[in-house]
Amino acid sequence: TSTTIPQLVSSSISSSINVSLDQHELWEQFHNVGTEMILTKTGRRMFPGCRIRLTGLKPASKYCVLMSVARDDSYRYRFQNGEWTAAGPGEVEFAPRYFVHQDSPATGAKLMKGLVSFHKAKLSNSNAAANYVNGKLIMHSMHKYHVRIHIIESEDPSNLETMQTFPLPVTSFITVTAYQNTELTKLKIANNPFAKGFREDGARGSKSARA
Amino acid sequence: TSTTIPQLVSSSISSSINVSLDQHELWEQFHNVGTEMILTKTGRRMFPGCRIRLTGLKPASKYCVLMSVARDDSYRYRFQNGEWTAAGPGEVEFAPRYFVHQDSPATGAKLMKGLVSFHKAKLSNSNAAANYVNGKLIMHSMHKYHVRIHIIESEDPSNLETMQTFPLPVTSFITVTAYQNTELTKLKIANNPFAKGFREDGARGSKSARA
DNA sequence: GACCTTCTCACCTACGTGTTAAGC
DNA sequence: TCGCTTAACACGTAGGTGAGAAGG
Repeated sequence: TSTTIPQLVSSSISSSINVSLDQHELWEQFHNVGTEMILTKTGRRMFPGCRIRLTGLKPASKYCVLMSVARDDSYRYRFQNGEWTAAGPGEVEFAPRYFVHQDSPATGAKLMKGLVSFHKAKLSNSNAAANYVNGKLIMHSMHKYHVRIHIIESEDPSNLETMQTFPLPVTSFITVTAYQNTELTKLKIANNPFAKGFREDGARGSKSARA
Repeated sequence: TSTTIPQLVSSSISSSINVSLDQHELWEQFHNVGTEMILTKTGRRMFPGCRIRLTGLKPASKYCVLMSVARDDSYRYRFQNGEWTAAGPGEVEFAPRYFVHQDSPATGAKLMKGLVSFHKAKLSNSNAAANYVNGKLIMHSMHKYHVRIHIIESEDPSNLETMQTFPLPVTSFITVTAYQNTELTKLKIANNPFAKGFREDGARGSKSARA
């Protein structure tokens, strides 16, 4: 149906890799309130989780898909009078770590077929060997980060030459060891199934609501 | 300490691949009673589970490790008067299916480092698309099977040219949809942690036993 | 005291067990 | 009736939640 419309997009652009974040609307709800993510020694999952949809891969090529976190800025933050404000210089950044998606390497065809979920990734504030857990991302508390996705056209995830990096700005969050903003906490409880025990109303699929 | 003993084993034999079944003693207990495994539409795990130790791989080579089931014979079985007996000809065999271990492909060094567990494999009697579950092995009920392990020296599990097959005779079992032999059921309950709720005594790590 | 971190807890999700009753 | 299969169930394992108290 578009044959009468001149194609202004070059073929090289139409075949470029694209990464889109699933549940974008939910992420925006958190972003509008000010997303916080908890750090623990053994590692805590993110909520919302990072699930992405990939397009523009070569179907027959093999790829590794990685996730990492990057600092938004160099400040330390503080929650005061109901809002987050920059409060002095931040800590020196840790060396970058990558969470390699468990399906890597996989063909472009397989990766584009459905969503690629990073729900197994965990955020931690401890680098100690005693707290070792595979796939943890080490971060400083009270600092601002965002998620980045990396695509490597290779079977070897350490082959960084072909790496393309896609930042996901809407995932921007401040790391905490306990939630600061009560509005943020309400959003977590309302949407995370594992926090259903803290809901006061019977909505969202509880047994009493179904009966 | 063996320098005075002539080596009769050629280097080619000493480098051959070897597969040994973990928990061999437990498997023998079941074998002595007559192992049964339950089939369901969505798939049921095996107990005991198949965990193997690999030796003789080339440390730097990449391998795929697969599991399958094969028929012991062509009979249909029946449990009557407290024992299993062959009762007529069996069904036509299904086309062979392979459960590809989730770590495949992996280097020989990594595979030989620890145990390789196939606990995620599931046994099913339904091939229907509605009951699709990844990695199911489809079988006929009331027939006798045993587990086989396959080693492929390739990054591609469908590359069957280099496949070596290792049958595990002690895993021999009859497929059922409900357990027939009460002695067998007792062994399952006594040893499978997920069946702890059916134990009558407080042994084997229950909370009351620890306290 | 103010701020941040850690640990334990009740309460969930998710799913692996044999049992039991019903179905064919 | 008999033999076998299916689905619902209570009861485990395993682990993801924020709350709240305790610690630094």
